[in-house]
Amino acid sequence: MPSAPRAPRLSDVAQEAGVSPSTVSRALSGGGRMSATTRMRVVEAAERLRFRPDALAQFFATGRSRTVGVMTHKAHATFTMPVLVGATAALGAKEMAVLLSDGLTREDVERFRGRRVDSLLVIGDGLGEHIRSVTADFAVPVAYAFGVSDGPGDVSFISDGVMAGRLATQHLLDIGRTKVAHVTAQGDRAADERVAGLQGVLDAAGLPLVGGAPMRGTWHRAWGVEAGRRLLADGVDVDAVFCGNDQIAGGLLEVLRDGGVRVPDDVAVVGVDNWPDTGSVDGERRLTSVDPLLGSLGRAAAEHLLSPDPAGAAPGVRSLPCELVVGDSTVPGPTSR
Amino acid sequence: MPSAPRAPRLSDVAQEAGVSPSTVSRALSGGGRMSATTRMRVVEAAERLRFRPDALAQFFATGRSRTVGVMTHKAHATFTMPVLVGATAALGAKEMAVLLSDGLTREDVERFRGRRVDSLLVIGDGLGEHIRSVTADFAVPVAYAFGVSDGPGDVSFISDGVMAGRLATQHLLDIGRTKVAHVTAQGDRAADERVAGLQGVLDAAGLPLVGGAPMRGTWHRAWGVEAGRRLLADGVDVDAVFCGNDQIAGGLLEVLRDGGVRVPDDVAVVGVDNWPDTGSVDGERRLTSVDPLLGSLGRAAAEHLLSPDPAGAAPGVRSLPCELVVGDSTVPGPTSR
DNA sequence: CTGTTAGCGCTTTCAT
DNA sequence: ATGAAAGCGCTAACAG
Repeated sequence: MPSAPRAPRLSDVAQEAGVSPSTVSRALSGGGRMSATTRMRVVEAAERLRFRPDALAQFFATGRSRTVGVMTHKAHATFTMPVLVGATAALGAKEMAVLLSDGLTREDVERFRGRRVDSLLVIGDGLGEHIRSVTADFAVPVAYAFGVSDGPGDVSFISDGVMAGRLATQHLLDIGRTKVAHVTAQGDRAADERVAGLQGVLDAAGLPLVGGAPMRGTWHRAWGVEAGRRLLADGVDVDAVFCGNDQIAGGLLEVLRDGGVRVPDDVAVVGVDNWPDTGSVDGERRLTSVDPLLGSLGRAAAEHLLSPDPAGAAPGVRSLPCELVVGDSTVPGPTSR
Repeated sequence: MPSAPRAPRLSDVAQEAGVSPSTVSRALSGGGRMSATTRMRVVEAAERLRFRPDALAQFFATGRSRTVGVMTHKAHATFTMPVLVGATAALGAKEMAVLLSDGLTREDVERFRGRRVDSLLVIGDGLGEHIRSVTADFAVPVAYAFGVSDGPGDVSFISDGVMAGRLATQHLLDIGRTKVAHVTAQGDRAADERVAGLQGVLDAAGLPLVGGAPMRGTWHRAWGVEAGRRLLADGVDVDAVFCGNDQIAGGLLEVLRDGGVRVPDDVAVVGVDNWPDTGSVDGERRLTSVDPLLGSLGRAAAEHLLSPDPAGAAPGVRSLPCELVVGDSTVPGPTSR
């Protein structure tokens, strides 16, 4: 029977190439200066032997684990998943593993430490609350995503809410609307940012916001319903409503439609979130919505952590771009596919 | 200034406890037989020093990486995410890291090998196609989730489609419906399973399926629309429709409603997927739907891989339970919250 | 520019 | 039941 085909080691390559192990290490690590011919000889020998360095030995020798600890507030939450998956995918592409902890007790911290994670990514819940900074608990770089850390020196990645407001509003103006109302939540950072974006565009266009101020309520569908009723009851003259999120938009649309308002002919509606609406019970076609590109938050945070000097980067909040997805609630389209 | 507080090592604990390093190793690994007093002395010394073994050294010494390679077909796909997150969370809870690869080229295989992953989890796309078995490419245990491997010796975890059909149908009968139609896709394993569950329940109740057979089309909303139109046009006498998924249900509901049919009073509708319907444009309340509990697939597969002898487990398909979530499309509820 | 020499911290035979 | 000692495979001073 054939002898056990032991995986080739560095020393095997060294022998094959007729050099010392350390030379092989250098040659393959791309590191220190060395003669091109030697390097080539080593590389060829390595390929001939199909050599793959033992990552475990490498980690041990260098003290780096190529693993990042990821801490979520609620990993299974609908909006958290894209962020987590985005980060995991970006890290995986760079041969970085993810160690997930849902919550961050002292024990979790110890686990991360024990595994010698190279860095830590904290994923918030996307709500208005600040994320409690845990940077001080770790010796490794920490990044925050889908929420803003309350630590002044931290770097956080969130979706650009002002841009969301701008995109939505500009789209409404682009399709010729001039009487825009805004229905959103109150006391929420995300809501306020969207309002700011909205105002900026309206101001630049010299247009007033219908009602003079946003209609503030909650993030729930029920508020959209309520707001819609008020709009109808008061006979408010609008040709477009920008809703703070898709749920509000959904409730509003239901009421408008039941009230005989044609969408988008009479009133155009745009939301924020662009969540796949497969669960829609009685859908129109598709809602026009601003996609916060949640996956990109995880990806960007991961890439930040992988950058040469994450800890040295300028602290602060990084607002990442979002994207308008046009649907039938603003532009009459072909029958839904 | 205080001397660098080097992390305590095994040898430090040994010294503190007055024993040899190997004794400490045994004591903490729970392994071989040894005097209870010695073990206790070691454990106490370890706690006193707040000793955490260096995972990297452990991995190196044992050759196990406590990392599982996860391969997805399309990680960012809506339905894949819950599976991936479920697996990642379950693994993280057991201090197992995840190395994600979206796709599985030869290079990816090499990467997994290089990192000495302890096992591999392949996540399908939930569609009918079999997953190509890669078990033979690895020396480590492999599990499949959200799809069925085409390798006869493999173990795959999927959501129980027959149960989905049973739950949905039984619920319809439970609320007093007797004239049930079924609108679903064709040429699809998942669809066929749901049909089987449906038939079982109807047969047991001595009830016929309206139309004699399921109405087969695609998984898309448009098919739900089309099927609804046919139902109305033909004046089919039904008081309940079980739809193969929520998209079909959504399209069907739209048509029924526009056609003056009251839901659920005249016709009750149930779907499958239970995807959060935040994006719903003109929602009723909430669709009654069978939740396939996708997260549990990832979790179960992960736990399988962590079990003592995954490779020794009986091969085959593990159908995991799903869950009925009652909404307003079958049971009139309070106004949507 | 390349080779020699120590480790990295834990596990694990093998003696005692 | 415990200790001594030999690695695990790679990296990184340090010499030459």
